[in-house]
Amino acid sequence: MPQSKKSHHGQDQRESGRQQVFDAIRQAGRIARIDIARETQVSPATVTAITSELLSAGLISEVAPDGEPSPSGAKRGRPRVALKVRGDAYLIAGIKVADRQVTVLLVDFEGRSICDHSHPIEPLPVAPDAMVALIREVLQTACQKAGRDLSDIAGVGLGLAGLIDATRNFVYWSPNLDRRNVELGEILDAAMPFPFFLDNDANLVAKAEQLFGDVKGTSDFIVVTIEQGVGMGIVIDHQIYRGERGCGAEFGHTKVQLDGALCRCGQRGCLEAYVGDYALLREASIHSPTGVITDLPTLMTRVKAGDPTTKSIFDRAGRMFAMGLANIINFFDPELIILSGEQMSYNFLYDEAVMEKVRGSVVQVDAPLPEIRVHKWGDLMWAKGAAAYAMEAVSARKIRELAANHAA
Amino acid sequence: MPQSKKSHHGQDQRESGRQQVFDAIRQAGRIARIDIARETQVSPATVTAITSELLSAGLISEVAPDGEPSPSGAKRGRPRVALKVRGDAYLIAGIKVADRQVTVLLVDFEGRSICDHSHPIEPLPVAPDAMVALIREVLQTACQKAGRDLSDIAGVGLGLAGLIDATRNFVYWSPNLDRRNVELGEILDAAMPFPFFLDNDANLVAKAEQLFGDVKGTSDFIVVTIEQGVGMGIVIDHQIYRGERGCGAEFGHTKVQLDGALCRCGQRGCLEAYVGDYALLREASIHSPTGVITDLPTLMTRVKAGDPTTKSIFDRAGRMFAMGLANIINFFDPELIILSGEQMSYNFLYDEAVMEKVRGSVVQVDAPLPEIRVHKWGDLMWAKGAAAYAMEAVSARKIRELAANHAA
DNA sequence: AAAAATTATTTTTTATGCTGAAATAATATA
DNA sequence: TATATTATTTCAGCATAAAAAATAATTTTT
Repeated sequence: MPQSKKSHHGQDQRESGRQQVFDAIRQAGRIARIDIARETQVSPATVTAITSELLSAGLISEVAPDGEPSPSGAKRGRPRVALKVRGDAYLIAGIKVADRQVTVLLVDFEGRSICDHSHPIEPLPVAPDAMVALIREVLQTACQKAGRDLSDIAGVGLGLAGLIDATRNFVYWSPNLDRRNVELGEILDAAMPFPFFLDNDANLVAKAEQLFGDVKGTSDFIVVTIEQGVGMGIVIDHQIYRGERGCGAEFGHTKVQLDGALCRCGQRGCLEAYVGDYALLREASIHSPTGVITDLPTLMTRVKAGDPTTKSIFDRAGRMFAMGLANIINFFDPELIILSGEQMSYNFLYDEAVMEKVRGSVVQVDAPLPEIRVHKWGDLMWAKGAAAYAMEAVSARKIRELAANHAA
Repeated sequence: MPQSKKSHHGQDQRESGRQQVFDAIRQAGRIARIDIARETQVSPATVTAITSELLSAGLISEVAPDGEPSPSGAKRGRPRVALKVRGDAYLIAGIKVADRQVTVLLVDFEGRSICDHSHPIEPLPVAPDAMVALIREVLQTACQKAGRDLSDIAGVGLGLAGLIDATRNFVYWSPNLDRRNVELGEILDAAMPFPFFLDNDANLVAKAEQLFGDVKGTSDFIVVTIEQGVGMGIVIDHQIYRGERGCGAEFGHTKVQLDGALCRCGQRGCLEAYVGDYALLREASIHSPTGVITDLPTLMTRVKAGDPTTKSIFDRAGRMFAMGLANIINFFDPELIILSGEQMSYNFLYDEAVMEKVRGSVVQVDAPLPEIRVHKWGDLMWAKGAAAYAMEAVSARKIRELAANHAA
């Protein structure tokens, strides 16, 4: 059928080559031309041509040869000269808006952190204008800290909880906004002189893993985020899969029980309604002699003290979570699943009992199960993911511009 | 990152152009060069070049101009001459191995049915050799019917229930084979002088929809098959998504109930264990005063007669199915879901009550829900899907050969 | 009926990008 | 110092695609 594939003609073709080479360089950190050629299947001659363009555009730089032996094991011959992304080419920001704080991270074009900053907020929805003001403020503060100016920023990635259509920078709904269906991207773009790139926060964790994590090169993997709610990022063929309306991957609201527990989304039987913080607290409170419990650590203490009722709450959450994970595998059969949560306290979601349950709920074939890795990191990683997303978007833009200038 | 994308050099680029043009022709049925150019974004000059290659290779043919007015509304000017796939270029077979019969369909290269043939079998697993013999036999018979010779066949698509790795033509498990992990593709290729292309049968229904259905052009959709079991085919960006080991999309074995009903796969809580034929009969039999019930029509009769217990069985199945569908939407957010079942008797899986339940279980955004269509067709459609798969594979092969010859 | 207008297709020309081969550069080793 | 080795660059040639021009096949107008 009529593929969406672009014509390979002229600029397009070269543009894709440039992208490919640039990605290979960013991916590798530092890499010699000859290795780029090997990895990308582009001839050395073309790599020379493209890299010299990228060099003169200031996007990459050569790296002074260190004394290290050539990675190819060669002992003599002309030494390879490594290339790397030019860190000071552009200043990029990533922002994660969480429940109680906004975290901003400034990175250079290599992805190295320059400075970060957190700003506490009330966990209340605000008007879009207030959100924009807030974002401007945290960016301003971060820039100040770093001794840079707001206008130095080349692009900002913004991660929000909720339902986001990343292709349109559109917010269907977010717990942080007081209304639905906000053209937040447009408002932000109008308010500040650099482009914003919005996405669901779980997708951004996937981006962070892809650009900075140890999954490099992996073409298909799935990230499950465990925070207040449960989110998901799907990477298929190196790309984030978002669905038609941009609101797929709603793992937290897949149903694990017919007419089950009430979820904060108003529906019943959502996974979140069994494993989210509030779900655990809700159950525990009913059983508590001392009244309502509002924090998870108290609960954890009880479990460690051997309280069987509290333990049963966590056990059920674990079993439900296992069911959800198994469904991911049954649907997607990915290479790798990364569980990304902030706190150790979530151990109960990936202990051996849960994994055993997963193994027993997955379609059985004589091929190894997808690997399941656990990464524990906090808001800063989310902000880093947002920055990664912006880095990618900005470099794509710059390279496209390069092609356009070249044509002119 | 290092994309898997091939170098654009020489043959590769042209090959992709050829594929694109050929696909556009097959897709459209009959289409003029100028329209191919428009649809594929390839210049008219290139379309002329490519089509003349395809013409001289015998893959397509010009179609005598009918008196119809030009579809562009043009009343004068040189009339466009339509191109179409040359039906008699190759003979293709599609085979569906079902529980109680094997269905084979011969089609020409345009996808037009030449003849079909069904062969009853015992619903018992057989040895791979016996399966190969059976397949040879049905192909032979079909060819005889059509007045063709076995050796005329250019490729065979084969759809099996079970866990198939289509990329390797490998069968992890199938209810029709008496052992696991069979290199069935290799055995078949060795036994007959044309290539076989194996796939899970639900994927083939997706293929059939893609090539022959009214979803043409749709880039992302999902097919749910309701037969003995419940299957699924996922189309993402025009391609069937299969997962890492080739055994994703196991919708029937996603879990809808923690430690729920026992499934024939040995696990508990699978969707199939609530909506499959055997699941319904199992429940009904317990309640039946007249002993074990073995057929669905009996059950349907009871419902129509107003038996509340039997009705409750169907109702629960419907609710469970709705939950499963909602999960598909929550995970994938597709453009379109096609429910493909053989019998009217399955109405209870897509009546208004079920759809209402789906709507209430899907993450709520102010954008229209994916369309859900119901297609009722039987084994012949499955065989047609198998044939479609083979057609695609064979034409890809022939076009690749064309490129190779051209180079020489 | 001839000329003009219109549309589709083909041919010709032009430009681009990629690669292989050759040349050059930069090092280690003999 | 010469030689071997490896990396990178230069260069010539080729393939492809698109733009422009030419041609073909019609209908409409004169």
